[in-house]
Amino acid sequence: MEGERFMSDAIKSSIKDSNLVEKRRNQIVKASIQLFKQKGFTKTTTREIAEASGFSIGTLYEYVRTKEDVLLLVFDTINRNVYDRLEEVIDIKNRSLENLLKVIEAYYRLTDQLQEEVLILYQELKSLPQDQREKVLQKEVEMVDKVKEAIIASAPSPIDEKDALLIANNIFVQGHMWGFRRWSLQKQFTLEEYIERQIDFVLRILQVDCQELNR
Amino acid sequence: MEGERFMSDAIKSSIKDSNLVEKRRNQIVKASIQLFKQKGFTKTTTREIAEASGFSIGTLYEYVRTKEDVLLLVFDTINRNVYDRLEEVIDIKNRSLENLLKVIEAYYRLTDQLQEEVLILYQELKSLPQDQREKVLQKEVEMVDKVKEAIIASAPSPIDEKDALLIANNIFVQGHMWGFRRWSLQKQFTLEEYIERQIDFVLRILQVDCQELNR
Amino acid sequence: MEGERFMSDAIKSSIKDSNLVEKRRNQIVKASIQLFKQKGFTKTTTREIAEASGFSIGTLYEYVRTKEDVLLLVFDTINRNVYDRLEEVIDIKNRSLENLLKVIEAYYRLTDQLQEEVLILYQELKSLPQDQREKVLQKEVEMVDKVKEAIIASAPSPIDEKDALLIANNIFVQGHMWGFRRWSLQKQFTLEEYIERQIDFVLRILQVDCQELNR
Amino acid sequence: MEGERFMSDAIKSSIKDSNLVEKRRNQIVKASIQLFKQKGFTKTTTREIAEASGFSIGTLYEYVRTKEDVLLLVFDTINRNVYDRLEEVIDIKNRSLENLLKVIEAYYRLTDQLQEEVLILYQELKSLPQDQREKVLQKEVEMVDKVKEAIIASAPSPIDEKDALLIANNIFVQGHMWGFRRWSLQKQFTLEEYIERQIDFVLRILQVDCQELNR
DNA sequence: CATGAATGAGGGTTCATTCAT
DNA sequence: TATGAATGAACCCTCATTCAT
Repeated sequence: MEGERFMSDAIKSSIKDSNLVEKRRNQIVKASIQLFKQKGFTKTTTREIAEASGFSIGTLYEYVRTKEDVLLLVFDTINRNVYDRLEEVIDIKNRSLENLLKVIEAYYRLTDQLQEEVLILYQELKSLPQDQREKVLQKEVEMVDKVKEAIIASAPSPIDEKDALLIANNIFVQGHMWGFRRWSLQKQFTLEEYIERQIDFVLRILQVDCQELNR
Repeated sequence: MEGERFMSDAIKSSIKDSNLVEKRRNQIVKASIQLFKQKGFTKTTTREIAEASGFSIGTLYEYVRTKEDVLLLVFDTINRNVYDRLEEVIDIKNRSLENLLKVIEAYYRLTDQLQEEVLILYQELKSLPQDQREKVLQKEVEMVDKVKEAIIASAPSPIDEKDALLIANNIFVQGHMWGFRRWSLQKQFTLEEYIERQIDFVLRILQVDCQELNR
Repeated sequence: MEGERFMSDAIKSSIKDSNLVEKRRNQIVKASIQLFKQKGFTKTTTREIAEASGFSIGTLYEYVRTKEDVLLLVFDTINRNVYDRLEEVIDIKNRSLENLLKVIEAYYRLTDQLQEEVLILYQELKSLPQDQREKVLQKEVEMVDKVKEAIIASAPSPIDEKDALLIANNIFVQGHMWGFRRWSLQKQFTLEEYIERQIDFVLRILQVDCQELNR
Repeated sequence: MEGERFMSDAIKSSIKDSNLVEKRRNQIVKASIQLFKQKGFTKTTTREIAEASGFSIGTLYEYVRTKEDVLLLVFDTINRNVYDRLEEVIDIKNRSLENLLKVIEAYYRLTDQLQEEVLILYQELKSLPQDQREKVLQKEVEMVDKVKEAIIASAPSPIDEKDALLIANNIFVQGHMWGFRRWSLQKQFTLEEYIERQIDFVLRILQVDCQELNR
């Protein structure tokens, strides 16, 4: 009754075979992400979702109670992809500077892979009901906070906490930016370049380069 | 038929009196921005727009042909507010470092004032038809480019062009971030603080602070 | 905000001209009663209602918010027809036996005119939301009670109150019966006959005929 | 193909074992009556029927071809309960007045037991196809007719045939009334009282009490 | 110019029924 | 025999748009 791990655990299905539920819901999410990318949530039809998922409208509603459930499912998946995978990467004990850089790099690579998902996150978040929206945002805050801590822990010289927080925030939106400004950025930078330069900026802010530029 | 200065010039109205057209369209835009902020473009009805504008649905359609026209009108206004005002601020001949910092500061203050508009820009851009969308994006690219040039021109030590471009981009999205992460950032930073720290980071990236911290 | 006289006063319409609202709602009610008679509320389509009312589905929903509102409108009309007209007939000061008989006769004539409406009342009452249902039933109870009082007041010899109540109830359902058993009763009785015999039974129950059969 | 004794004999099942068919259909009817009482036929789904019957939707359709078949099955059962049991009680040779009263009493007790079923009969009859509906109604007419004959046969003084017919009809609907006006009547009368008074009325109509009140 | 009643295509959702296992 | 996933016609309702006044 309480403590569901995922948003989607709260979405009831009339189908009993839970493997099938998972399989079909994966189809739904995959199809929906494609469609939401193109037209956004509101302009996408449930019929389109069903068709793109490979089954009929009736079947869609066996796995989902409302159209909003589909959005929830999508957000749940994105959350797991973005944040859970991010967690894997961030949640480390090794608090050396090198490790911090690795985390940042891993994060940028992740956002590169999940560009579409991040876009949807930005554009459809307001279509979620208030409480679900807050859950998603809360996750973000937690992640940012972890990066902030990592920055503090691994900064070569003592760093102001607020500065660390701001750097963490900057890193996050710069990751997102790679995705939703791709039409401009990705014409001018390769991912490698982008990562390298952004990391370099972080190092300069942390004033690492003044002391040891031999990186 | 071509060469209009503004998107809205292409929107036909059946009313002859062009002063009235402008007046009414201002009402429409003002009302729409309020509504779009709350519920987004798709979930806002034309009836709501008409009512919030202070006239009937019939009258609305005297000044606009379709609902999409309203969005165009809104984007046009936002564009003028954001980019044209930005242009005023950026478009300067004085290419000293100090002036660059003033530009950045002015930009952050501007995005603070226009938070809602920026949000709409992010969230409803995909509701625009392809060609209109590109016009908006093109404007952005131009602005970023100007900032890039300013950075190059005023950097104390020679700077790589791509680095400058990236810094410019970072500044832009960090401005946006102040708006759409306000629920988190504005709890922890005042606008003054935010600006000061972000500018400080830019300085560090430009390696100004290593030499002269007496700012 | 409180104290509406009729159920329908609580049904909101988006049309401003209240004369038009009344006119259109009359069309809706008239059409709906025809349809509900044939197929019942649940099997009648809103499109059918609109069409039978003489306008489009969109127009229907300008005068009504939900399908259930249509049912409410119908019940409201039936209530006014059955109970309010009944009230006119019953609510009298003259408490002679002759007057009682007139009331009964008037009631039977009324149910004859409103056969279809009474049928709908019986068959669709359970489609109403609980609270509305109770309002309708309450009206009935009041009416029955008035007839009971009239019986007590005009009975030639003292009559047990419960007997009076039961007689009143019997009269009511016998009125209804004339409508929903018409396929059988109306083949074998004219309305005049039916009324005369039923009244005669009442007289016998009141034991009037033992004393003076010269009616 | 013709001459079935019961409506349900015309309902085909794909199951061969006729004992099983009967058992399952009993489950279906029992479950359906409960559901129809609460929500009526149209608002009850086949899934609900299957579940309440204790098996799957697939199984339901092994014993029934359509949802309407379920209604037929229910009516068939109600018919057997109401009319067949009524027949037992009515179909007697002893044509004394006392026996008539016993019949009436037995009938009222029966309708008390079968309140819900009678309600369904009233409310869902129009959901039946025309021909089936007539069968049910025909049964009623027969029953009423039998009571009419009994009245004629046992009336102490000669009675007009139409009067007898009307009395019979009155008795029938007063039985039904006990069920569908229970929210009002059963608050004010016990079943015993109700029966006693109604029978007393019949006696008065038959003018028995004028001569011999020593009942 | 302004109004607002009328329109109907199209969206979300339900549910009786089928059929492969 | 029993199951339950799949189907899609059909339902209720919304809302952008038109046009007579």
